[in-house]
Amino acid sequence: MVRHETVPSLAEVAPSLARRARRRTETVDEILRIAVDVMREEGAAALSLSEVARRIGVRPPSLYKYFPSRAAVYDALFRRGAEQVLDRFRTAAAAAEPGVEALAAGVEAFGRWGAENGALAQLLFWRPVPGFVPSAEAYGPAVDLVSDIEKQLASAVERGQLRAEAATDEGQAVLSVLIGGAFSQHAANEPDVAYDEGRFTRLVPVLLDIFVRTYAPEGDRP
Amino acid sequence: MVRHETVPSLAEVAPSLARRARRRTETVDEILRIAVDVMREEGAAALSLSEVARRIGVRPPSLYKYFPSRAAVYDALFRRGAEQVLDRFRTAAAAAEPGVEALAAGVEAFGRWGAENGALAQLLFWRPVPGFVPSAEAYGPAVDLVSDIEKQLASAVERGQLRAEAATDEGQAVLSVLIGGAFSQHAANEPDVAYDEGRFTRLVPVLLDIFVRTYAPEGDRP
DNA sequence: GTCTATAGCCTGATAGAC
DNA sequence: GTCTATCAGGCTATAGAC
Repeated sequence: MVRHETVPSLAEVAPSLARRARRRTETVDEILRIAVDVMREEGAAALSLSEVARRIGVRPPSLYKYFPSRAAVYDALFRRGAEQVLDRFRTAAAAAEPGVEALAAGVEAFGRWGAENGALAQLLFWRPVPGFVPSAEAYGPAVDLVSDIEKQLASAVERGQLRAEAATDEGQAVLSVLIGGAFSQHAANEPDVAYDEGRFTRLVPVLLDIFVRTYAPEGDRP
Repeated sequence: MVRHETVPSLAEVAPSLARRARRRTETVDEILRIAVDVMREEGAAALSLSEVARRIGVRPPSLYKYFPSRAAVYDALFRRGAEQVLDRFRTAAAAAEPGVEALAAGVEAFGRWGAENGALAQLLFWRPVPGFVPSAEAYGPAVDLVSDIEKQLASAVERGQLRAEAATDEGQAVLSVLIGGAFSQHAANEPDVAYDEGRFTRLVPVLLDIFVRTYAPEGDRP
């Protein structure tokens, strides 16, 4: 005998599941948002789940329904940061003329995100948290970003805007030193200064110009 | 009445004081040496005085006879690191032809020290320890280093090897981005790779070359 | 999914005997 | 200058009631 009157219909259960899933996502979002606040105020390595719980207004054990460990929170933060910067890079690059202009626009957006999200950026560019190593899954968007930059470099070479050398491992490493260096100096020396006012962040266009001149095709130099 | 037979002579007391001072210095040195080991193994932010005491073979309270707090240990480490890198820079620069060659030699030594002393270098270049800000006194040698680099830049300009722009704030900032960027990428991505094998540290001569070309006097570019 | 309660760790730092 | 003893607090994580 089927007790169909006690079994909720799909129409009844589906919205409830969706609501629950949405509510859960919102809570996860809130945890991560507060975690970023704590990291910014106390330092990336000083993230404490108890402090996050305190600010949200729940007890620490409740957070374990959403994340199995403190490392899992760091992992989600890493992934989220990498997704954000990838998104910014792609949006900016897509809005510009393909080639060096797209590259410059993407790198500029990249640097701006880093300066404005120092706590998250430290997690991506430095290794400030003893014992934490991002999972391969969290690394995904970061890998995509590197691959996007490679593509933009290759595109600039194809268009004759840069020498072939720019798209080699050396060119990529030089570019990452320039971007990572500007961010690092900014984050270490003047973390609270706005991007447009920073002594180092303001150099990003200059550094890009240096990169482009260095790898300019023969005969193109002034 | 002077009880001179109970008062030790200067000849008796002075060597004892000297011995005591030397012994004290040795203990301080050992504490700092072990602290660097712990930082390298556990991360710069994970330095624990208990762990240092454990490795030395004493109880934690004993360390407080040498340092008033954990922050004081970090401060001494910062100062010591800055002194070391200043010394390396000066020695290398002094052994080379004044001007861009001395600059290149100094920067090379600088980068090599950073790669070989990652834990200490992180303390100098990043802000990995929540709540720790170096004292003005610990900053001293770091300020001297910046001033030395400025002098070398000015010297290269005087000799006509670089444009005047190289010795401005922009030139200094660009140079520090290049050095700091190479170190940061190395420390974050391949901290255990030797300087000469590192993907980023190996770029230091290339980056210096880029700097020199960028600020080469008019008409000197190829 | 929230809570209470708690285990089981760790830490920095101090007081005072020897 | 070393030790024992201890304070006072933090933390992550788990068990189990509701």
